[in-house]
Amino acid sequence: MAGETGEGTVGKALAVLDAVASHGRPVRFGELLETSPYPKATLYRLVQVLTKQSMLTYDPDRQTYAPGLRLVRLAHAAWQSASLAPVARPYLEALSAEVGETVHLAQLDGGQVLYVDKINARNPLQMYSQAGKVGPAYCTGVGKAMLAYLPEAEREPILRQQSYHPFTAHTLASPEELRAELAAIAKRGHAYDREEHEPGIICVAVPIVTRAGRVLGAVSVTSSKERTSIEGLEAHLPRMHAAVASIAGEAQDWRFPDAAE
Amino acid sequence: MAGETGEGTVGKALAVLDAVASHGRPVRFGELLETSPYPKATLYRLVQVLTKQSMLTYDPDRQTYAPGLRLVRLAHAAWQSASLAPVARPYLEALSAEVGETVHLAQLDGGQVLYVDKINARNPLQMYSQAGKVGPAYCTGVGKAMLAYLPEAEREPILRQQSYHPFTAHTLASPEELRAELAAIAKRGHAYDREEHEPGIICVAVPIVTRAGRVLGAVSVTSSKERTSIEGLEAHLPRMHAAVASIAGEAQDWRFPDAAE
DNA sequence: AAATTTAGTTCCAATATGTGAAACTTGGTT
DNA sequence: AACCAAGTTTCACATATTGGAACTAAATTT
Repeated sequence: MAGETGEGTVGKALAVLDAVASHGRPVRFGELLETSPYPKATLYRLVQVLTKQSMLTYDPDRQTYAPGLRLVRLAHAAWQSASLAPVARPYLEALSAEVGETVHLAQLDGGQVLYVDKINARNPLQMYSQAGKVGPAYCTGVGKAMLAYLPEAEREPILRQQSYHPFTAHTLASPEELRAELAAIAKRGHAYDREEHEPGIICVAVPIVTRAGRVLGAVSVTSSKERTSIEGLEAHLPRMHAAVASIAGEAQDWRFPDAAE
Repeated sequence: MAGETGEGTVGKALAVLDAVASHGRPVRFGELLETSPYPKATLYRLVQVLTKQSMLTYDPDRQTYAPGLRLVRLAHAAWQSASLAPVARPYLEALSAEVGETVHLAQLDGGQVLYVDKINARNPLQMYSQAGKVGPAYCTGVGKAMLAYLPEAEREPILRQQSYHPFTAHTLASPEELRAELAAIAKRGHAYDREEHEPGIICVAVPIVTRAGRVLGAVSVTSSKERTSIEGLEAHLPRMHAAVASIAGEAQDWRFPDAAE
């Protein structure tokens, strides 16, 4: 009694959904049970409900569960009305066409970078990012660009929750290093990714900030060491700033949900 | 007792989520309330919970709710593991490059067509479809292609639940007309859309069917009346059949969740 | 082929959770 | 200052959710 109430049935159901999604492949009931804090019968019913709601699909042959197509439908709506993507698309397409490189649009979501759109270069490179995918904030161009412009009260908790996993030899390894870098970015107006997340992949990123100073997201132009250099990418900065200004301007009207948290 | 139990709390919460999503723009609490079958207090709490779970985001200035970014994250997982898209991508990209037109990949979801992927033609037309978007089954090429190959027991209920809204002068207007058309499609092996959904937009579609005869989805090549004709699109059929065969073959291994229902 | 283990499903009493009419609070209007 | 509408909280009541344990089906061993 002393304790808090739980997270409610809905919370539990969503936690299960996350668990299924996080496996990234069809999972068996037993596998879920191992990780789950809920007893067998409870988990079982939650999975049943989600399946009946087609938030999960069940493969009777393999006896496995996977995220359901209803999510794809819902996400389309989310993407349309909660992400910058629909507003930003035309500007990003123009940008990508002009500079001939891959362009990313990202937003912060729970301390991580969520890629909400991606326009491929004419001849695309193989890389990690994909629309809908999440990535680390501390070692990507878009992530650092957003963090640099966040008010301290929001930034600090995020800095602390980063993993600082050293993906490459160039990855920043601590909050201290990152803080220094962010200060430089804030002064400069743009962030670099010098192979900090993926070997060979470099980018320049600028944040999307409203007139009132709120960070909505970030845009990056990404390429490879082979194809160009940081200096080469810097040449695109004027175009990027123009695109970002247009996006911020338009988003201002459409108005924008608080990043909540 | 005779009656069923309700749909459970989770079901209600998801219904609310759908309601928000279906508006396609940020909505106020009051707007939701008008459509909602639930009393004010109940709806209020459901919305609260969903917001706390970041399935919805709340804009305190405007006092509006919109689908949250958590959905985008979840949907990515769904798209990856429950849709044909990841398997089909390379084949569809090749197909689109070869024929120089826009290619769609769709699956059936609750009697509707769900577009799970789209590869744009070299010079993209603007039109009414995008990954995650749903469309009617009775008047799209992909929809009819899938329906034609569905076992009767699954097909009939779907035929009955279609709206038969006459989008254009060419739209089929009744289950009877549609049944006749489906029979022709099944004989022929492919479906047409002769401006049945959008004026000026035409396509040819073929279903993706496993060796065991299960319908997994459909692929279409879409263009406009201006640019080509149905006859022009038919020239692409051999390539489409090849692509579809490859996709079905690969999906067979990856194994595939039952379309559920 | 029978016995044993493991994985998945159902039951049911106890109770935590969710319900909704009505009262209240807030902010904007006449 | 009084009013109105939109949003929020309360509280007695109902019900959906819980989870231990019993059950069944399928895979594995003897």
